[in-house]
Amino acid sequence: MIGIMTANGWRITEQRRELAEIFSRAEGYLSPKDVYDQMAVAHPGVSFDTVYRNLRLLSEMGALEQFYFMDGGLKFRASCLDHHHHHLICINCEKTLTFEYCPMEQPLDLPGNFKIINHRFEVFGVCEACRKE
Amino acid sequence: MIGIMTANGWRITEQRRELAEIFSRAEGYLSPKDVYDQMAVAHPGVSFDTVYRNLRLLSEMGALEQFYFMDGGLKFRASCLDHHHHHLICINCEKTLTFEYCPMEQPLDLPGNFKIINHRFEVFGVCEACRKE
DNA sequence: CTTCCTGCAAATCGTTTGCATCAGT
DNA sequence: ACTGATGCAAACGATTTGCAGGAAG
Repeated sequence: MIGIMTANGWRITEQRRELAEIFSRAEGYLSPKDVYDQMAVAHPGVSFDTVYRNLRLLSEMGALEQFYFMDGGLKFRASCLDHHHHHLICINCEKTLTFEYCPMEQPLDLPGNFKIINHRFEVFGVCEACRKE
Repeated sequence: MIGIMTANGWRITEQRRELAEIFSRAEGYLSPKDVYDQMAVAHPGVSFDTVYRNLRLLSEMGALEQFYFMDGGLKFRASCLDHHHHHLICINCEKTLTFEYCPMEQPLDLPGNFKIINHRFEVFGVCEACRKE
């Protein structure tokens, strides 16, 4: 992630280094507030807008993936850049696992003569740890 | 949709009747503002909160499906209650078509011992009409 | 006639912006 | 030193809430 930042000519500030740390440590999705709270531990005095700004920049750059949770709003996760995959997401703790199967591998018979650009496929469930509670 | 409302013991007000009209007429997703604007035509004097309130209630009741567009925010659409299906969505005009193929029909080999609850699968593209522009 | 629904206004939440200061190169 | 990044405060848009009056049953 630091690599992506320098490659795009950004300065590596304390806060950005910390951001990268946080996302490499995270197992699942983080809300802006989660990120802010974690930032504040090692780096008290950060401001919300710095968090937001960098989340947005990193998303535009492709270093972060966004996902909107119906309850909880927009959250972020370090994106895996090296291969296409989909996610299995725990609806309780939001931990995510990747899997390789993609429904678009086979040609689908879709209606209406669209030019296909993109697709999303996510599976939601409760992970083993959360099932025990 | 009116049926769902009465079945849940809600009163059928002018505004709610109009809401049902709007969604049965719509081909794609509508933002709260879209709904408000269309309401205001036949029914000037509606307030935003009435729109929001009823959108939320109808969503909780399952009469509306929500979808968060990365640009444009949360939008709504009458949900098709009689069978499971997925959507093909035009990223330009947001017109949506349904299709019957579901990747979960076959058992998938997913990691991590999750209890599967739910899934989403959407295909995005540009519809024939929008391609011509 | 009672209860629920509406419309208004104000509150709240998440996010963005303008600007002076500070830090990275 | 120069330029871009930060922190602060204030602005902003979208959504929610409290409350009095009005309409549906």
